[in-house]
Amino acid sequence: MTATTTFEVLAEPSRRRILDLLEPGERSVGDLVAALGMSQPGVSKHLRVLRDAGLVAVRRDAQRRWYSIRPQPLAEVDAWLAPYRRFWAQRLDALERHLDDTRLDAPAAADDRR
Amino acid sequence: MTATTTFEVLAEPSRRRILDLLEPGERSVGDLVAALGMSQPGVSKHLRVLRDAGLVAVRRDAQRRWYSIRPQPLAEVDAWLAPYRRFWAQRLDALERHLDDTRLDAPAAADDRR
DNA sequence: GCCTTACATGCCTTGACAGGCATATAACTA
DNA sequence: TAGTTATATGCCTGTCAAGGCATGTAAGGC
Repeated sequence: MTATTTFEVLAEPSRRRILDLLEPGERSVGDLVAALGMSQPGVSKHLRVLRDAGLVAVRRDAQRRWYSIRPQPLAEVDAWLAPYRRFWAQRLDALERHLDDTRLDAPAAADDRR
Repeated sequence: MTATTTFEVLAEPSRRRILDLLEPGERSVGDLVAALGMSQPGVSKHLRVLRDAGLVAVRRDAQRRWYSIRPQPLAEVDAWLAPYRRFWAQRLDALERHLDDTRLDAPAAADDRR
């Protein structure tokens, strides 16, 4: 109950990996454990932190729990970043084109990450 | 020398405040100390971390050192955020319009931040 | 009702980091 | 050269978080 900020939560590499794994869609805890190569309690604790920070949501299905992304805190990070964006926005580089891409299409079907 | 990632560096509130203070332009250490209400050694240590992470640059002028923003690591955070942006990009909300604004004009003349 | 599956929580240890104070360093001033 | 300003580093302490193991809990299967 340390009122953790989104940045503190994202500071942990394993937690960023979890988000990366959840980005394409829902995953069960067992799924994440297998993908992360970490102990199940370890993963559960990270999920707890992510939950408390509002970064993920849970859906129960029998014994299984399906985790998914809750984007709002990430949008806030995005907003914090906004004032700094002017530093690199003037250069029409690959990053900016990437931003354009992600803006135009939502589904992102053929998206292969991590 | 713990090979700190940008996210770990940003996890510290004081360091984010330092970046916020540097966003409009260069500042001396004394300036930052006054603005942050923290001990001078404390500020210097945070600046050290920010320097090592490539988030700020220093310019020497006599005894004074002027710190400024180095945007590249922040751009990388922006890039990491990109895949998640689809979660809120479909809603044409205020945030997205803000993104468009920062994209269209570089100077950011009539831009009132913080 | 009992065993198994799927997660969560508690306890413990270790490591890292923030912050304070004292002190070193570097440059300017008289 | 001695003193002052401006900043950096070292040392010490308290706090806190990550990760492992053991155990609790909830739902299904038999």
